[in-house]
Amino acid sequence: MAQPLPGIKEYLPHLAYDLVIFGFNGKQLKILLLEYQNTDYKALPGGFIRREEDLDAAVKRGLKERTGLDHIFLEQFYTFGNLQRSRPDIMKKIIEANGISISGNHWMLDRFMSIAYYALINFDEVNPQPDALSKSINWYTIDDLPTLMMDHKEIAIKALEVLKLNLDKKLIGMNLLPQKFTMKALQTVYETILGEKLRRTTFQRKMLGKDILVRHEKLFTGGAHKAPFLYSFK
Amino acid sequence: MAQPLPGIKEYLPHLAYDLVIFGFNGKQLKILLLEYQNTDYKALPGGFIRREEDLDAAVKRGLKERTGLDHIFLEQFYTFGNLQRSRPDIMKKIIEANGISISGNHWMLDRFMSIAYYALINFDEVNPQPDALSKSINWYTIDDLPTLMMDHKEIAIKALEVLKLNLDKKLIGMNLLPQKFTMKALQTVYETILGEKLRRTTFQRKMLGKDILVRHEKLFTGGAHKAPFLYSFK
DNA sequence: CTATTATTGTCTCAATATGTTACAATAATA
DNA sequence: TATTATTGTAACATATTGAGACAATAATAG
Repeated sequence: MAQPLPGIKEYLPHLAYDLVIFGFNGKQLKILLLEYQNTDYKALPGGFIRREEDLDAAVKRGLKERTGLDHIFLEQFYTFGNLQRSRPDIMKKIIEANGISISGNHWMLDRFMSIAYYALINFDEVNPQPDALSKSINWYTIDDLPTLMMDHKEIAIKALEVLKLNLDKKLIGMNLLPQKFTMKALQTVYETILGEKLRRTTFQRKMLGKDILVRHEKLFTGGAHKAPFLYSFK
Repeated sequence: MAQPLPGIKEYLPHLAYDLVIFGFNGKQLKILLLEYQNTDYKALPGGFIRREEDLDAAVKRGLKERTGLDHIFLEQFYTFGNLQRSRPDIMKKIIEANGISISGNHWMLDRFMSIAYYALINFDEVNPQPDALSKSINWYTIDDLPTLMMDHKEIAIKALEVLKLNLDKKLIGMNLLPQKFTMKALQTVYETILGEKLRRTTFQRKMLGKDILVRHEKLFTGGAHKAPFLYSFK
C-alpha cells in the first residue's frame, strides 16, 4: 500500500488547495469528505499545486481525481492563512497511518496556506474516489457535519455562506441538478441552500422572469397529479 | 541606498500579497500605485508573509507601512495563481535598478501566488510612503489607470468589481469618507463606485431606512443654500 | 437688511415588484 | 370514471421604489 510521498521538486511548498464539493440528493445539501486511516477526523479533499501548473488547473485536476467529472461549476472563494491552521502533528499521524515514514522536516509538515474552492455537482452522476492517503470518501450533510480536521469545518461553513450569497446573484443553483429538472426540484435546491421555505408562485414567476430556463415539451410524470414541465439551464 | 533584500529564512517562498488601496477625493475613486526606478510600470503595493506571521497580520503590516494607518477596512478578495503572472525578468530589473545585485536563482525571482486584498481609506488622512524598492507612491484614478506591472491591472479591476458587489450588501461605502459626512457626499461615493447616477430622494430614503447612520446636530455649511445634516456611521 | 439662489429634507402619488389567494388543468390511482 | 395531489397561471393585495413637488434655509448679492 505504501506509496512514495509527493516530492518537493514537483510541488510548490507551503501551498495547498481544499475543495468543498457540494451535492444535492433531492432533500439535503451534502459535501464530500475523506476519511483517513487511524484518525477519527474527516477532511476536505485537497491537494498541492505543481510547480509548472496554473492554480486553477491544479484544482480542476484534483476535482476530476475525486469525482471523475470535468466541466463542473468551480469557484475560488477564500485563502486561509493563519499560522495555527497548520498542524504538522496531525499530518504526520495521517501519513504514518498509511505505513509511510516521514522525517520531521519533510515539506508536507511545514506551514500551509490553503486556497479554498467550492464546486457544485450533480449528486447522481458522481462516483467519488478517495485519495492516496485516505481509506474512503463519502457524502455528509452540510448542517450536520462530523468533526473535521484542522480548520476544515470553518472552510466548509464559509463555502456555504458564499454559496448562499452567490445563489441568486450568479444563478448557480441549477448546477446541483440533472440537466433536466422540474421547477419544484429547483425550488427545493434554493430552499435547502438558503435554509428557508420559499413561496411556490413567487419563486416560479421569478425564475421564469429571469429568462435563463428553457421549457421542454416532454413532461415529467411522477405522481397522481398534473405533470410538471421539465426545464434546463439556457 | 542599496539595502539587503528580504531573506528567504524570514519569509515564505512563492507567496505574496497585493493591496488595492481605494481612496476617494470627493470626485473620483483612486488607488495607490508605486513607481519603481528605471521602469515605466506602476505597481500595486504588496509584500511577503513572514514565516511566523498570520496572513492577515502580514497584510495589515503592509497596509500600515504604506499608509501609516491602523484599523482600516481591509478584505481579502482573490488569490491569483497563474503561471504566467510571475515575471522574474521584471522583478530582476526592478531590483537591479535599485543598485542591488541578485542571483538568477534568488527566491524573489521564483513563481509567486498573490493573495489580493482591498482596503478603503479616507483620502485626506493618509500620507502614503513608498516601499524599499520604489521611488514614489501616488494616487491614480481607477478608471484611467496607467500601464501596470504584470497582472496588477487585472487585480485592480477585480477589486473594483468586488467592491461594487459588496458596496450595498456590506455597507462599506462610508469607509472612504471622513468620520462625519453629508448625505450628498455618501451618495457621490456610491455613484462613483457604481458608475451610475442615483436618485437623490430614493437614496436618502434607503440610507436612512437602514438604521446605520447617526444624524448630528451640527450642520455643515458649505454653500448658498440650506445646510445639510452631518452623519456618521453607527 | 432683504431678495435671490441653490440645495436639502420630506411629502405625495405613480409605477413596479413581490406576497397571497384562487382556481382550472391533469396524471396517476382507486 | 371519480378522486387526489400538484401544477401553471391569473387576479388581487401589499410593499417597495421611482419621480415630482414643495417648503425650509444658509450664503450671497444688492
